[in-house]
Amino acid sequence: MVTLKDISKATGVSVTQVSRALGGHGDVNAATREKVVEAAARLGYRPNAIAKGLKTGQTGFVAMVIPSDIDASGREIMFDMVVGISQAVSRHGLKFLLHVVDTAAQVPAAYDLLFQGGGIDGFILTDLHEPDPRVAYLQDRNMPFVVHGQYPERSHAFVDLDNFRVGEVLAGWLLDAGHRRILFLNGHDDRIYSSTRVAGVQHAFAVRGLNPGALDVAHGPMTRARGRDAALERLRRPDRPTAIVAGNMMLARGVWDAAAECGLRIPDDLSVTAHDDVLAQYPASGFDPIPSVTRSALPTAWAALADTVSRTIAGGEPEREIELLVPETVPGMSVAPPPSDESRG
Amino acid sequence: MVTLKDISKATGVSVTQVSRALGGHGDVNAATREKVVEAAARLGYRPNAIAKGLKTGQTGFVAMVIPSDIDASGREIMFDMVVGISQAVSRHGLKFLLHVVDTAAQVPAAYDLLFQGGGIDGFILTDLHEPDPRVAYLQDRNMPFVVHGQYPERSHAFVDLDNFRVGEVLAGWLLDAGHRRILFLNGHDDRIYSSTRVAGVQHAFAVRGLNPGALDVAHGPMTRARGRDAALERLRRPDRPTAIVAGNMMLARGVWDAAAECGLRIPDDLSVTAHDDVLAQYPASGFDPIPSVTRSALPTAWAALADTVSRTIAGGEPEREIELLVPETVPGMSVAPPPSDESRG
DNA sequence: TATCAAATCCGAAACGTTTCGGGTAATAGA
DNA sequence: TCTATTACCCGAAACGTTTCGGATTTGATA
Repeated sequence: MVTLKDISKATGVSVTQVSRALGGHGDVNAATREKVVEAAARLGYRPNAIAKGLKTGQTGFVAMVIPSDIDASGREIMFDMVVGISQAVSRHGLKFLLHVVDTAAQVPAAYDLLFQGGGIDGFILTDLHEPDPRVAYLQDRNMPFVVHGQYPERSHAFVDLDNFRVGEVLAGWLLDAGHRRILFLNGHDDRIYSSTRVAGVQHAFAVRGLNPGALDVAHGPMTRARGRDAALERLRRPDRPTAIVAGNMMLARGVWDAAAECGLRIPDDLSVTAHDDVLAQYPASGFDPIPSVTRSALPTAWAALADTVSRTIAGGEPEREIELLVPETVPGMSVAPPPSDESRG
Repeated sequence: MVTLKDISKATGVSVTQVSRALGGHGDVNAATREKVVEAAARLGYRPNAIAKGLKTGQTGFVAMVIPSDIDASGREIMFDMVVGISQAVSRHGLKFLLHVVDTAAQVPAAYDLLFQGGGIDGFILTDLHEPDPRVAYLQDRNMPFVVHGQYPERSHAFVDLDNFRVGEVLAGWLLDAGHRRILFLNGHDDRIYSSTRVAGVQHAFAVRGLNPGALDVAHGPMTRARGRDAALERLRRPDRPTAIVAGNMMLARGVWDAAAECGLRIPDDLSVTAHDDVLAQYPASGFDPIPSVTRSALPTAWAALADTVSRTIAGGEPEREIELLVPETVPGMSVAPPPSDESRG
């Protein structure tokens, strides 16, 4: 292994100056710097990450701890997320560490293990629950972390989609077309994004002077099968909803399935809006008609997450490092006025 | 952060002895050790992983580099693999590092980046191709690594399923029942396990004095859809196979689909054997009739991988650290003699 | 009592880096 | 000529750990 000392010997420049030259600090003559850089390249020098870490207290590792007992709907996208975040983090010259524990209860202990050993610069958290002990735990111990999602207090660094706006837009389209009996196929009820979206939907009712009494929110896993089942159950009722908001494209696909089974045409008999995460697994193509969606690429969020974690580690103030992503609104052909016999109901 | 020096001050024992006492070395009085251990616990001492790493040259990090451009069938199980390996590695007190690069071509550069920085003790490789540049690359540079799968030379540490035996058993059952026209639904043709299984199947023919001329090997992704399509195409030929070997349970499911579509009963009209990886995603339940399988839990292989990497890092000789897992053979009800009108064909 | 071995201990160096606190030489200004 | 400033440089300390080599104490033996 070639060290600074080797370069020092080879060039006759002191270790101090070699370090400065390579580190890009001032205080070193241009000619000297060039000589050092050349020698480093020639000898194949690579800085020793451990030694640097010992001195600076930073290792360039960003960790994410996940429990292995997540449910199937979480698994589906978890791999894309892990891959996406890992890639984004790599692009910042940081290294991504995935630590898997058996159950969610073991997560905090894993934070201790990784952080106190001194090997980790910061953590990334996703899939916030309500309440979620992880945030307070990390804040109490002064460990740097960034969250995908947010706590209402916003006292931590985070990146999040504007879920309030998602709910507002998706419901707004339907309300403006005249729908009142609306079904909202949402995610798990203990997820913060779920309740935020509900708030957005309710706000859409409120600003139009409408009572959201006829809003039916169905919480659960965001899968095609659940979307179909939940939609089917409602569509078979006499006072069936005339419109459905689907939380993601898989739920939307389930809605299309259910409509087909009931013989309902979209949008003539049933209007649908949905949120599109732009994931390869959840393609927005192949729908007929083209759905009206809010769109925000999850990979964009992951990249933003990496930006934020990089800045936070570098010493940014956590409360300042926040980013709220605004979804695109992409009207399609899946919204129409409610069928006349229904709108009177 | 509490260090050895703090414990030294608190106990009046030298840093040297504190280190030895905690490290479990001899050369330290029982009473002293007890005093030190007590103080360490009381002060909440946690060894600094970076400092230890600087001195010992080991960090406890095991890395896996994967390209993000793997195909869909690979993705399906990749997450389970990553989780399984990460968990297994954690249990050995090692930490798992996942590094994602864009394309397979960038993998070796990532090895350099991670290893030369001095932060990584060893690598885990999976999904071996033929040829695979990674093995030679790592061997040339003397980086410790363990492979899930094996190169024929066996000059490296590895854990692998005995795929030869898998092919031998699955084909043997069918041959012994009298089948001759056999379709083997295999994995991608550039994967080493695929060719090893083919060799096993051919060996099953050979030991019975049979010519494997009527063996039809179909290579491709190991998905349900591909299993169905490939099986269907063959089953509709006049000289259709009377038996099928499925490389995993998803392919098997596709075969069941195809048989149903063709109106063929299993095992009366069509015999099937398969290999079961015992993955939650690829359940072996819900088949009628119960298939005859070779069975080897992939999670077991991942655990063995962690054992092996742990020993290799600790200084084991790579060539010695090998483990060939023997599959269980679990006969079911999916094999019968070929239908009489077919067996003459 | 002198000698030796075993048990126990400790100082100091080392791992490779960064950085603090000067130091020297050249130049500019008085 | 003297002083102040600038540009460049270097030694040494420090991060927290492990470990080499030797020192000290103890107890037994001659």
